[in-house]
Amino acid sequence: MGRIPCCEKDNVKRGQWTPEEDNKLSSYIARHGTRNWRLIPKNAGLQRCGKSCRLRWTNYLQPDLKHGQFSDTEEQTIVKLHSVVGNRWSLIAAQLPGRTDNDVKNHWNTKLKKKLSGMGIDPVTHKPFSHLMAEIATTLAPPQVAHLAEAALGCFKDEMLHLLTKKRIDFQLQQSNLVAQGNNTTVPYVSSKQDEKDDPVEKSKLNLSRAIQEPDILPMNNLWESTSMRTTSTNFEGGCSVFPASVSGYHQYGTSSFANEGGGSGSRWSQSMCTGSTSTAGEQVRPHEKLKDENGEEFQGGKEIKNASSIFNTDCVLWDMPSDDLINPIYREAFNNKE
DNA sequence: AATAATAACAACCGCCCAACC
DNA sequence: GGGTTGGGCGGTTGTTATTAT
Repeated sequence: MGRIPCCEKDNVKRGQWTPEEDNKLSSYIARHGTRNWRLIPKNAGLQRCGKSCRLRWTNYLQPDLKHGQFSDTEEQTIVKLHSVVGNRWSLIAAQLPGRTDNDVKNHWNTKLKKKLSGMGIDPVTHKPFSHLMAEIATTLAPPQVAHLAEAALGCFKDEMLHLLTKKRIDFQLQQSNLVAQGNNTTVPYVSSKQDEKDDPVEKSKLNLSRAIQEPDILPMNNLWESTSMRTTSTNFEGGCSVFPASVSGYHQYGTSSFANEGGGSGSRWSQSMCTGSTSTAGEQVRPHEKLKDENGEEFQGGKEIKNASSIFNTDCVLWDMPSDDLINPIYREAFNNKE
């Protein structure tokens, strides 16, 4: 037996709210407060589900809500906090006065995620793609790297394809030089078949396998420049969509390949983000993991934290650290050169 | 000018959990 | 202790506006 539905679905209006409905709800709440959402629509004369009324109130009608564009500061805050707490939108929204979790979530999904992808930064781990690739490559034997390259293509092939095809001529030059020098230590994923070499996907596989072995040849030194170029390409337009919903979820952090195991080659910023600056030495906190409060009590999700600022105000917490020490140069440059 | 594609925003859905009985 | 309920949460879908072709 499932639970009783919160309202009669048949007698309930759905879809966009009209100004008249907004008025009814606002004036009722102004007089009676928000004690019982199940009764509110009935008493306010609305043919709406109580839950729908609550959402409308909390996301739109509530006084002191900010509507409209997010400022640069707000965007940076979201990015910073997301790298620490993951998709806990209510937690992030609690640090942005006037913004709701829905606002933050929508802004992340529609703009920020793409912005980071365009900068060559994985929006899930907040690490540059090249670092991810390098880390992956260092933990695996060459045959596994080849398989992983193929798997990785399924996740962000559009991004990589574009990065790599831009460098294809360089790859080919390098490759021919290597061959000329008799260097045969690279390229585990090489197809000898001509028709495969002509296939764009096969090309990208080949290039990716090379990039993994030589991450420096990826154009990461001038990310924003390359991003600016890519924003006009059709490949990039679909950039974010290459992350399926299952990948953008927290569980992706749990895969050893994408987790930051000990810092490695990441920047200071990305290290502090990915390891969680609330952690003690040798201890890492990933966004999806349970956090601890000042008393060492574990919590998970926003519900347990009525005042989310407690997380961000503790001693060595990211939130109180000088931003210059934290901001990844890539982010800083990007935000300073807004489109 | 018409149509398609994309972005941005609003709303809904289902799950979860604490509070209550 | 177990069942029910209200409310919060994140994910997803639907709608509208804007831009590109």
